Amino acid sequence: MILPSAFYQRDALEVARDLLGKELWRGEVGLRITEVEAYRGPWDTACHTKAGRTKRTEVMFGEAGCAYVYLCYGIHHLLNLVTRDPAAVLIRACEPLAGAHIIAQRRGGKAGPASLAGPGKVGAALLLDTTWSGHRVFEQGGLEVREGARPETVRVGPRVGIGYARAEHRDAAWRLACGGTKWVSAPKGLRPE
DNA sequence: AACACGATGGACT
DNA sequence: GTCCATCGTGTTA
Repeated sequence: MILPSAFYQRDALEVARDLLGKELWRGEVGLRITEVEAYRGPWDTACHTKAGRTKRTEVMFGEAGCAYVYLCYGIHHLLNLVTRDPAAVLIRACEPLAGAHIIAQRRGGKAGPASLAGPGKVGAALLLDTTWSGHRVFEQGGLEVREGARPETVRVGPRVGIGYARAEHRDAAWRLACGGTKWVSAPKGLRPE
């Protein structure tokens, strides 16, 4: 069951929480979302929409439920899902549901939690690049986000790699992860709610 | 036109 | 722990 576009028409923090446990599918590859970060809008000094509308961030000012994929450090393609405001949720880690052999191939033969814990690794496992930016994940075909079981517990902590943001945004616990799984990046920064 | 740097990850000491 | 690949983007001139 694909999540409807209305799912994304909310505050990015709410969407982020509800994305935990949901499923990402592209062809034979299925991933369960285990870790996310909310980038909540232009007022959030860590959110890419803070600089206004640009060619790169254009899709975030458009339709909620679209993918926002951008190149980070010239190497990694990071997957976000556009919400309202305009804002987005970064997918930081997943655990495999299907297509393990394809994932391992795309990840240089690696397996285990370290192979999918980190946003660049998720992008690699799904073979994403910037041409996927703007793709509607609420429609059938290509990359889809489907219903999935909510986690029993949730862990929270500050977002990773945004030391440049204002302190109130930098320190806010807007990184969320499923409890009870090893498929999470930088678990040291997380605590129970 | 030039420049600094980033929502990272992998190799290495 | 350190180093650094690699390039699009935003800023400054």
